[in-house]
This record gives sequence, structure tokens and C-alpha cells, in this order.
Amino acid sequence: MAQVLDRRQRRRQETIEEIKATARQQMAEDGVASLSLGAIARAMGMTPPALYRYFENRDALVAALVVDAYDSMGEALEKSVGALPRDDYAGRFLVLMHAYRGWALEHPADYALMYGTPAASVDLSGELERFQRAVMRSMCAMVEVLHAAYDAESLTIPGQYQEPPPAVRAALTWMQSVLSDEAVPLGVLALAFTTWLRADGLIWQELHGHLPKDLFGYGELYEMESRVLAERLGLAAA
Amino acid sequence: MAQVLDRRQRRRQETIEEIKATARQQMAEDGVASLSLGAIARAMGMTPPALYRYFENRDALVAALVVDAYDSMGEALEKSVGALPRDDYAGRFLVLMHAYRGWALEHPADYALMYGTPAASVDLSGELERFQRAVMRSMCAMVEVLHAAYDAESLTIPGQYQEPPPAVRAALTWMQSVLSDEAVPLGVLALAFTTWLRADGLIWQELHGHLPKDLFGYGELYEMESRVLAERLGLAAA
DNA sequence: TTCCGAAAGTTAATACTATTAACTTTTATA
DNA sequence: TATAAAAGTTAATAGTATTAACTTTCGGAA
Repeated sequence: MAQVLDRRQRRRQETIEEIKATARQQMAEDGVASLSLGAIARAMGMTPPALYRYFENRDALVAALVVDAYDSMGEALEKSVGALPRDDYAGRFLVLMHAYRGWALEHPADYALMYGTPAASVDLSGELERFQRAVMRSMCAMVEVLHAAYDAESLTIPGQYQEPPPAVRAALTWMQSVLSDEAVPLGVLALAFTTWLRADGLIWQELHGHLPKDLFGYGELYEMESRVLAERLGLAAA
Repeated sequence: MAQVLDRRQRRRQETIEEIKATARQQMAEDGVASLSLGAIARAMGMTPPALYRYFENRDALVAALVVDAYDSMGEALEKSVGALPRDDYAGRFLVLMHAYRGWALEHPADYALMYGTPAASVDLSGELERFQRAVMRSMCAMVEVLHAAYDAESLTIPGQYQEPPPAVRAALTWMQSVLSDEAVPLGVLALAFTTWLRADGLIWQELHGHLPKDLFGYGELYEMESRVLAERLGLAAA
């Protein structure tokens, strides 16, 4: 009995993965906006209503794709710093920044899903926690790098970050709890957070901005900003 | 004859404005994604096909809304610095940053239109130049403030910004030409650009991020970042 | 081996969307 | 007042998500 259910559930899981894979492929080809259940079903040799056996509706599928995207990104980030020695703080920081943009450029549709407007329409109530944890996972790698540098006294935290205003402090404390790492100083969290947001601004502009893409040396600009940041943070190289 | 056309064209222009106003209102209420020609027509007491007398298609309407949004934002930014004396560089900078976020929070739908994914699907060929000029207008105010500070030797430009890599240099030169202000140093342009992008990252996260909004002191975080930035740029107060 | 029940998938239908074509009304003037 | 263009209508097409009802498939139990 148990085996049977396992078997069926395995096939079911395979179908779910195939649906998501097909959806990702179509997003990559025609953009996020044109993600169509009909097109997905057609590509899989099914009829559209069959998809509702696997996802409650279109939004549920999108939500699943978003969570997957965060996981994929988190994995890529974690892998990127793995090769470098733990005390090469500057190196790990730069590799992480580079990997962040690299992942975004390799998965533009997923990135658009994570940070674009469609995500706002998606209902996340119910699995909100799982979602927020997925978001925080992508921050985790940066927090680790900065935390290690902090412990080695190789991180200069601006004064304002050490004594943040109360509302900011509350937010950072919440982050601490989600990361389940009460030891990480709030200043480190603040730096990690604003660093990612700065990267987001640059990458989003590169992917979806209205300035001539071919002309703009976004890659060099990004690397330049990363180096400036590493220097300012006082991160030591190995 | 001329009067007739003028009269007709004026009525036509009024209808166009009414369409855009209705669209903006609906976006504000139900989000950008649910912008529907049918709903707009219904609210105006028309039938949907009538709208095609004024806009070639849905994308053309969206494009017009985006250009309008950039203009509105540019105007708000210009107005914000108007009250302060020209030599209060830090004050003008902070007011500008504050006005930027303020406008975004007051016009979330327009902001989503400018930076969100729907804009990417919109075809801008044809009026590309007009569009890019609209984008650059919002940068203009920041460039002016920093340029004035630069001339007064009250702006510290990081070394990397003064000697940017070639591809970045090309982009900045292009910006110079669009701003039709060849005199503004490239370092100032680079600073203005990256400053806006940083603001974008914060604001976008505040509006469309997946972290608990009520908990996050985005306002205080933004002001904090602005102050840190002003200090780092070496901007002098009046 | 047959039979049963659940899972998976189908067809048909509803309600929405943008868009085009063809037709009608309105409008402003020559 | 007749005319021509502008503005708006109805009708139709093709696409979307979604639900309901029906059918097939599948895996195990009697």
C-alpha cells in the first residue's frame, strides 16, 4: 500500500517537475508575461484543464516557480564561494557578487519572476513562511562572508549601521530570527541587505532598463561597483 | 480650417488624457497587471473598440503611460530642489533622494510601470528617442545637484569613477549627449547614475519585495542610506 | 483474473481578454 | 444644408483562465 502510493506520488512529482520545467522554458523564450497554461499543456501533449490536477491555478504555478528560483539562486551562490579559502574575505565577497549577477543573467526569466511585478499579484498566504525563508536563503551567503570578516576584524561597519533607527533595528532582528543565527551582528545584516539591494538595482537596470543595452558596459560597471564596495568595507584579501 | 482642426484636436487630446487618467486610476486600484481596455472603456461610458481610435493597441497606451510617468517624476524632482539655495548641496541631495522615494510611494503603479516587467514587453521602437530622453530627465536633477557641488569643489569622486573602464566610459559619454550637456564630468554622471540605481533597489524592495512590509522600516532605512551617501560624497551643507 | 476505486485526463462550457471589420452616428464647415 | 472625416457602435475572431461533468487509465484486492 505504502509502496503504491509512493510509486504514484513519484510519477505525480515527475509530472509536476515537467510542468515547471516546461513553464521555465517558455518563460525563457517568450518572456514572463506570456506564460500560458494552454501553451504549457500543448507542449506536454496534454489539455489545459489537466494542469489543474497539479496546481490550483496559474498563480500557484507561478508561486512554485518563484520559490524554485530562490532555491536555485541560493544554491548557485553557496557553490560560488565554496572554492575560496574562508579567510579570503575580499575574494569571497567579489566572487559572490559576480555569481549573483551571473545567475541573474543566466536565468533572466526567473529573476524577473522574483523581483518583477507579476510576483506581487501572486498570493503567497499559506506558504508565506516557506517563501520568506527562500528569500532569506539568498541573503545567507552574503551574511556568512561578512560575518566571517567581522569576526576576523576585517570589516568596517559605518557608524550609522551599528546604531540603526528603531524600525530598521526591528527589521534586522526579524532577519536574525529567520536566519536562525542570533549571533550575527545587526550591522552585518544591514550591510548584507543593502549590498544585495544595490546589486539588484544595477542588475535590474541591465535586464529591464530603458537605456541602450549594447552601449552600456553593465558588466564592467558592476565589477567596478563591487570592487569599490569591497574596498570600502575594508575586506582583506587572502 | 485651422481653427476647426485645433478645436477637434483639442477634444481629441482631452479624450486621450481621460483615457490615460482612467487607466492610471485603475492601475492604482487593481494593480498594473489588471489594466484592461474593456474596463477603461466601461468606466468612460464607451465600448472597447472605440479606444483604438486613440491608441494603436494596448501596448501603445502603456508606452504613453510610461512616458507620462517619467515626465511626472522628473517634474516632481525638479520642484523638490527648487526651494533650497543652490549652494546647499547636501540639502538639495537629501531633498532629491526623499522626493524620489516620495514620488514612487505616491505613484506605485506608475513606478511599477517604469521599472517593472510589463515595460519590457512594450514595443518602444519608433519613439525610442523620446522615451530615452524621458528616462534621462529623471536623472537630470541629480546630475545638476552633483555638478554644482563638483564645480564648488564640494564633491569627492572615488578614484574608480574618475577613470572608468572603456565600456562604462562609452555609456557615460552617451548620457552626456542625451543630456546635451557636454560639460558635465563623467565621474559626476557615474555617481548620479549609481546613486539612482541604489535608490531604485531600496524602493523596489519596499514596494514589491517579499519581506514583511509592516515590519520593515524602509523609510528610515532609506533616509539612513541617503545620509551615509551624502556624507561619503563630501557634500557640504549650506 | 476480474473488479473496484481513485487518479489522471478529456470534452464542453463560461467568462474574460485584445483586436479587427463593417456599419452608423456625430460633427464642423464649405 | 450637403459632405466628408472623425468618432463610436455592433458583431465576430482568437486568445486567455477556469469549472463541471464525463471517461480513461492504473494499481491493487477479492
